[in-house]
Amino acid sequence: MTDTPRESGYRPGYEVAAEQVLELIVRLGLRPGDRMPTENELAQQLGTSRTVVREAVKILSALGRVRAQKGRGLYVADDEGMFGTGRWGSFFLPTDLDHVYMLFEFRRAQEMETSRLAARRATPAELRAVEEAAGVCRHGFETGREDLFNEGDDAFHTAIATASHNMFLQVAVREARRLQAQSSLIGLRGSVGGHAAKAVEEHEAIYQAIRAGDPEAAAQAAARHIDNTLDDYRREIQQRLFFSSH
Amino acid sequence: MTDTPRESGYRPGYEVAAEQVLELIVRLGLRPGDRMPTENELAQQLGTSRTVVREAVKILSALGRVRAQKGRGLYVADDEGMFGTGRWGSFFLPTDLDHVYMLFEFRRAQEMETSRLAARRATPAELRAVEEAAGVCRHGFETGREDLFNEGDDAFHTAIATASHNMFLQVAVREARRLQAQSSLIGLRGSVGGHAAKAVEEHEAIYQAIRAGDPEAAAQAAARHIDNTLDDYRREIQQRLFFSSH
DNA sequence: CCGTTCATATGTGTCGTACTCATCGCGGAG
DNA sequence: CTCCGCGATGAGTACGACACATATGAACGG
Repeated sequence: MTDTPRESGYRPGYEVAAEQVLELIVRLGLRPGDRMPTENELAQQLGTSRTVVREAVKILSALGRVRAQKGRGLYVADDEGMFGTGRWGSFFLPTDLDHVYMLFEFRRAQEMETSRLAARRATPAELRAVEEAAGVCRHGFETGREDLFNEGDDAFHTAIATASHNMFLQVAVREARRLQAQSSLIGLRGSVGGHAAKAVEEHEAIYQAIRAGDPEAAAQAAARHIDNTLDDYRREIQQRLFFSSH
Repeated sequence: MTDTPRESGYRPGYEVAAEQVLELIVRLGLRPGDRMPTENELAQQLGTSRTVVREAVKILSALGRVRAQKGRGLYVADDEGMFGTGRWGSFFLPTDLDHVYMLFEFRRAQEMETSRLAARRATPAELRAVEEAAGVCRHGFETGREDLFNEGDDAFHTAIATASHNMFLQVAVREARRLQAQSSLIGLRGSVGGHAAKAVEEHEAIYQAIRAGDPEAAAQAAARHIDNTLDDYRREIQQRLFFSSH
């Protein structure tokens, strides 16, 4: 009525081409990692130009369904692109502090459930991976090496996500962490400040609950971890009192 | 460690161009819905060809950050493209029963947190929307109209997600529901069978907890709702005893 | 005076061609 | 047998031209 710039009945060719390529993948029975027809072959088979095929491929690659390598060819992405969020989903730049807080809340949901499921499903090997990551994190804290701390922290949560045996939660955890890491671009970063000591202890608590096979305890421990991290973050922000420069 | 498929130090131009375009959007202070520079202008400003710019734009459009309209121009996408999951993310088809179960677990995480936050943040209008959706759902059940039931159910959970005031959780909820709806493609669907009656009651419990402003009660009610739904779903599957075809 | 129609300008969509550059595979030199 | 280089393959980049959708405003007829 007022302004409805949508629905003009028109669909760009690269859009249908993208769908056709996906259908083709299915029809050819291609498995993740398999090689796809070349751009020229696709153009010929779809009865269109290479330009359109390329734009379609870019879309699919952005969605994490296809991978293109210069000099080699196109490949079906091995990664699960269920959200269509390959390595590209990372472009949302949190512009607002609110976004960062929302991200914490989002992570809270994911971490609780992954920890909960990990407590029920973690294999001995996965449990060891969690323990090891926690160890790296603690070591990084004790030696004051922020890079090690962050690496361990990341590995810790990733290991738990893996142990949850749920690909959707895994993707969500990964995306959330990546987005959060990018918030550092606007000068905000959870450093190894005062919260690190607490974090190490909280990691231990989560690990113990998972090891003990206590789902609810694990979930609660994870929730506390996020909540405390957020609190520290809030405190740190207020101290900085920074001047935005946009 | 696990995924480092980019082992050549090489980065395609359209990839950096995509980043630059995003940075440009931020730098220009463009808001969602605003018009962007034309492809030619972008090419000139980024010092590259229109070809590269177009491919970059296709990526960003697939990610839901940019919208292109033939004959008009490029626009900053309205919002929530954070996961890059426009109408395009919907290409993952759950092939396994495991996927459906994982989806339930995933939803459990999202619904718990949205309900929890909704209990703390829902405005009167949002609360009314939740109540109304629950009413539609109940009415659909009582009159045996499956479509109404499903519509109400969807509106109910969407309304709660909205009331959570967290865009990430909103997107996650929406994606989860869409993926789950698609699982009906393989012949599985939570029908209005026996679980509907329980579902209506559980909706009521969630609503009351949110209305009462009790976060934890809301979260627990949501968890029970998902758990029960999953149980019923499992039971229904076993009854069907269908023959998988692969 | 007002609405309709048409010409024009703007800008995305599509096509073709030519070239670069990374990668792979093969064959010959050492 | 190993290593080097050469050619083949195929994605990445660039340019130019045109098709087609859309917006704007002027000309026209009522």
